[in-house]
Amino acid sequence: MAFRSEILIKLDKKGRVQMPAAFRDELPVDDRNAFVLYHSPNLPGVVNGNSRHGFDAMLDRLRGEVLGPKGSIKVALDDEAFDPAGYLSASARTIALEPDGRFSLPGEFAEAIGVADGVILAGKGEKFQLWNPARWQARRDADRTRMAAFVRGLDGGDA
Amino acid sequence: MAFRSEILIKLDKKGRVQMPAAFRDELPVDDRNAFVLYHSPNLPGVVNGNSRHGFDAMLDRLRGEVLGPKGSIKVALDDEAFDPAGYLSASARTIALEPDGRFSLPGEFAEAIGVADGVILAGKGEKFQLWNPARWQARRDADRTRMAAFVRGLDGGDA
DNA sequence: GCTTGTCCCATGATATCCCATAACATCCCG
DNA sequence: CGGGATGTTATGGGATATCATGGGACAAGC
Repeated sequence: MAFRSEILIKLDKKGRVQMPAAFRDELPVDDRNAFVLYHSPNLPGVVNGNSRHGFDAMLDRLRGEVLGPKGSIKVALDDEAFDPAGYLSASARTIALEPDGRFSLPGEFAEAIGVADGVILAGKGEKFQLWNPARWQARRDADRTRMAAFVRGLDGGDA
Repeated sequence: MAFRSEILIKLDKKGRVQMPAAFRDELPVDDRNAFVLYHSPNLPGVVNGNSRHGFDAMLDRLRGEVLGPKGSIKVALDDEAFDPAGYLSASARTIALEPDGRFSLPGEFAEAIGVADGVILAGKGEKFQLWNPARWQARRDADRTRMAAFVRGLDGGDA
């Protein structure tokens, strides 16, 4: 399971978005009629997506690495402490996929992205992202420079 | 079973609350006409909710992990010792869901939340919570900052 | 009798289902 | 290997179901 490629998808006047076939094929075969969207935890305007299983696995990893094995019951009871997994759960929504592979983008996400006529669906490997096309373009251009610098810096490591 | 998303639900003048479809779908298929509400054990003003099965499972885990394997029989007999699971049971109530998915919020919970016209239903993964909208907003804003700091701190772990 | 809590009906908004189509990709068969 | 047949993808739109909400009717309980 690895989401790749970037695709520009139009929104119709009902607010529906076509899940690219390339992404749909990456969803677990036994759970292809729903997935999860959630707000980026630290980058406003970006919405992340993943399969239900992928999202849950991330939360489990989060809970497991941060707290010890005995932490689970504490997190379940302690409502006062900050719980990263709980925070993400509240910012997430399970999205049903129509039989033809479309889904209706909830208003809260459409607003967060600042979407008008289209959205960029960008594969990020373990997850994918929804971007405002213009903002994605800008981010991509910036990252191109950073990537080149990063690659240039790599040989310095063993030199 | 994982409760996600946050939804603002209005209370009508009868004190009824609509269980969001997203949450209803997470209840066990064989037990969808009732669930459990219970006061937060350590955060005043917050009410937790779960399926009957989910709530019972939490109590079992509590008894099992906190007390030893011999804990169950001891708890059954020892009325003098403090019993966390028993404490939670007393603060909990089984709530019936009407056929159309609504339930009437008992006065004790409405008072605890400090509810007026609406309540926030927030998914926390294994459970969900009822909040006063204004207090939820404040908590959410604080958590957003904490989340960003948390993410920032992650790469520092192996650096 | 009057409150309290179910049950049922009504409604606007939204979401979902289903059918349709144009562009493109893939397949197959001679 | 060419070209028609078939399938899939992304899009559009009408019909229908569901959701969240409001309110009346009825039975039970103090």
